[in-house]
Amino acid sequence: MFSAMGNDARLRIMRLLLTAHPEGLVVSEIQDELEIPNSTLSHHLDKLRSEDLVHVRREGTFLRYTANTEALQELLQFLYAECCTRNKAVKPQSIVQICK
Amino acid sequence: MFSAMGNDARLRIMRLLLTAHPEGLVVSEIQDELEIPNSTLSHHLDKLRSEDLVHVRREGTFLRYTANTEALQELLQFLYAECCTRNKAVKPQSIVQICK
DNA sequence: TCTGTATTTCTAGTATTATCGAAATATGAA
DNA sequence: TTCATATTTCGATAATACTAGAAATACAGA
Repeated sequence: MFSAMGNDARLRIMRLLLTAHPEGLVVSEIQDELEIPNSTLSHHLDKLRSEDLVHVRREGTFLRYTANTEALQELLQFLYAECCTRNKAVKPQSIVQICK
Repeated sequence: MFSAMGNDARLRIMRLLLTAHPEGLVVSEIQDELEIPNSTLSHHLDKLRSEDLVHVRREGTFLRYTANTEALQELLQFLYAECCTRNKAVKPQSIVQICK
């Protein structure tokens, strides 16, 4: 997942999908917003899907992509556990207070 | 940073350094633990350093690497903000309760 | 200075990833 | 069925990244 998020185009896609959450966006909307050629975009979406970071469903001619929040939660939990719980390298407050 | 953490060898290095935090480890200790050839390891450490995910300091013949917790905190905050604060896609509790 | 150990740099081969135009496929509507 | 639109697949190229042996460099101690 880190690897999938580590590409600029894909990170932009994820952020865009989060902004549009929970409705998500269809491919052409993503394309208009990010100005990525369709074949390139399709490739990136495929990668995000194979890493389970997004969900897809068909709506007639369109394909609607949404962020998979469970996967993101997992990623966040992993990082949190590594840094805060398991190793106490980062203070939980520094993250938590942002949520208030 | 996601890209740097997205490589298996480098993620293992980061986890190891977090376990050894705040003392960190010298290169040969990392090498013994993870069994990565020295030149390959050096390359990965260089990448982690260029992404500011680790700190290095010389101790005589040895180089001691430590996890840069500020960078990790930044990464965590970014992800938290994207998922929980800015877009409310993930419930803060699902992360926070792990820290209790 | 010489020696041994730690680590990096050099070099190069291989593999993976990114990019995107063009063609193909999928769907719905007329 | 034909058309128009949405999206993917194909195919090819370029760019990056991974890996690691061998040589070079850095340092400390004798």
